[in-house]
Amino acid sequence: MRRLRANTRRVTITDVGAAAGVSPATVSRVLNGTAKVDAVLAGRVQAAVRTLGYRPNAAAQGLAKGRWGTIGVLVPDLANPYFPEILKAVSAVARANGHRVMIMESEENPAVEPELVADLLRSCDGLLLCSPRMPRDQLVELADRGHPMVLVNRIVPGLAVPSISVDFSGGTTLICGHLAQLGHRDVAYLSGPEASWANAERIRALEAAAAFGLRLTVIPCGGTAADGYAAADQIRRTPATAVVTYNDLVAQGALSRLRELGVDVPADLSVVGFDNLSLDWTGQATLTTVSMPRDQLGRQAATLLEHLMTGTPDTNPHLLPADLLVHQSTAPPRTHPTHSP
Amino acid sequence: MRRLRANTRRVTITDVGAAAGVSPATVSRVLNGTAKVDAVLAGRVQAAVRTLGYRPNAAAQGLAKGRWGTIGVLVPDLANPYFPEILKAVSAVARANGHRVMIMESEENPAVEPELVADLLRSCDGLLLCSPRMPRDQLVELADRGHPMVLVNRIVPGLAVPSISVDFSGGTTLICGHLAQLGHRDVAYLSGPEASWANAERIRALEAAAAFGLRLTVIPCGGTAADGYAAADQIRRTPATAVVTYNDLVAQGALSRLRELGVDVPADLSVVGFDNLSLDWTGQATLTTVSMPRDQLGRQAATLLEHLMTGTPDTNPHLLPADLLVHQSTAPPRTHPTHSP
DNA sequence: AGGGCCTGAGAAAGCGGTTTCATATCCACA
DNA sequence: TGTGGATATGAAACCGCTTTCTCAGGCCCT
Repeated sequence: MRRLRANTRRVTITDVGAAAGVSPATVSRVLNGTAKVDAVLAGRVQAAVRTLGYRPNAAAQGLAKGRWGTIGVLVPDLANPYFPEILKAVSAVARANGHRVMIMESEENPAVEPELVADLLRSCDGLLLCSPRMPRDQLVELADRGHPMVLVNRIVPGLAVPSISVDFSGGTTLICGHLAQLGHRDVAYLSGPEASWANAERIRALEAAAAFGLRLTVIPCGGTAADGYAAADQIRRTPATAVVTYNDLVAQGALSRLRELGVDVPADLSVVGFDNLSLDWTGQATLTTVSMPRDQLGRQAATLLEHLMTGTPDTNPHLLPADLLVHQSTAPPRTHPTHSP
Repeated sequence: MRRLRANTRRVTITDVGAAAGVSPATVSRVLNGTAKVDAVLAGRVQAAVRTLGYRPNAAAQGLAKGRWGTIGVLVPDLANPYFPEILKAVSAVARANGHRVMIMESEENPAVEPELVADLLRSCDGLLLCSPRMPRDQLVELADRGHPMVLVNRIVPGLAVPSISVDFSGGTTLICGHLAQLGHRDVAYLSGPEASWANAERIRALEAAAAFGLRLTVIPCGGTAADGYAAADQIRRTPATAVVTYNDLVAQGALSRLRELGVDVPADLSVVGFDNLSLDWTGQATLTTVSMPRDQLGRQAATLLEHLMTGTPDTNPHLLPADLLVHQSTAPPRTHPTHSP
């Protein structure tokens, strides 16, 4: 069985210089292309780098340059399938720009966000705040510190910070139109995390749908399948013939419970999800939901940040479109709403 | 509209020292608790830190201490729902130990892994290699460099590197037992990524199931739903009455295609997934699959790494159990296998 | 009361890079 | 042929923090 080699001292730029017969300064110049270096010397340096397997120490580099080569990403919940696609896109863009990415999650606890952000800032050049839950004031204060940051899925009016989001309100309005057209008049909404801007946007649009003749009941719920399962009982205590959920997770949880309760979806009750989390790809009994280009969201967000860090800020709020996917979980209400079969 | 404040110089430890009327050394001692400091001075330091909003520069700290306070995680594919749960657990453990976490993905390309690892090592104290695809030799070479690293979902015999994995082989054997008991004799396997150790383990167990009287056909496929969709057509060209898939994603993709082909699952064909990715929580038409405690996997992996970094290596390979979840996608084969209804 | 010891705080030397600054070299031109 | 200027390279300062080293002061003991 192989033994781990005892920690041999790391190869430093001085070692490379010595091996190539040049000063460390020259090695640095060759590696960074910051100044013209004699081709012969450069060749020797390259060779030395290769044979020694030299890799610049990121900390030393960061300290000297005043840049870390790292961007930080804050998300509320890594387990929420909404984020991985975004992270993937961000990661790709960052790498293409020579940046590493550091990720932290707040576990849906708005109170820890400032601490996490502060911690990220200790080692990142720029921040991507995904669906930040912290109050507006804290966000403003943060932005005032002058660190490059981009807001994802949160628009703060009057804040000159690059922002990009999905048009949640528009997507919700599509849902309302769909339900109204089917003949629904009373809808319930299983509300997401309290501090979620996306949730607020959905509620705003749902309330505005009074214009379509939709009466709304908001049921506090949460963002997970467990939350949906727990909150489902309350739906039947409302006059709702359709229920809109914060996201597909909640919808799936609610559906589980509704089945247990013997509720026929969509005959007895229409259920609408959000986010198109593709929890079911079998194509049958699929949830009517709202989809959005999450990879684009991630890609554009990261690009905004990269631009910001190189001094080309773009503080126009970007809004990505949301599409309604009508599937099998929505149908017209029973003519005389009967809540039990 | 608020203006971003121009980059004010960062607060350094010297500023804090000046404000508190002590030397930077003392500030450092107070903050790190490395030596006893007069209570009065310590109080002044704490106060100065608070009023100035001082945060130590991670790069400088890393350089001075020779540690970065960061662990790196390499995954093949961030979009695969298998990993977020692991990342979540890892992230929690790391944070509890005062570490940040840096994540990179290889996009299922084994060739870029060494480069990514090298890049991670420039700024991480330890590495968590999740399902690394690189060849054994490269892994050995890497381990020989002596950097703290833990292997997740890959066991390399004879390599003294802490490893933790799911008992894929055992899980697969459970599947085989289940299928054999149902009366199946011919099974097809939609094979995962070429370089995947987990895939190799599954195949190993499937082949060993000849002992149960199972005849195997391996169909090259991949790890995504799209791969499953594309490969599904080939299933019918085999005598298989049951198909085992690399994971639930592949299974879902295959199911989609099978439905299009008019194949009745499970009456015409049994389908088994893997990983319990919970793609469908509605409880109906659910996939028979194999589940494993992914949060534990992540937690234990991170713990192994933390131990390793503090000098308590544990190189016994850890194997987490896999459970068979029998749902609705498996059934006895038709007595006279008829592939069309 | 004086000397050795212990203790706590400051000065200074790194950590490993980058970048400024100074200098030696070389070329061009008068 | 001598001098001015451009240029490639090395020396050294610096980034911000930790840690060793040094030393001043206080204590105990004889």
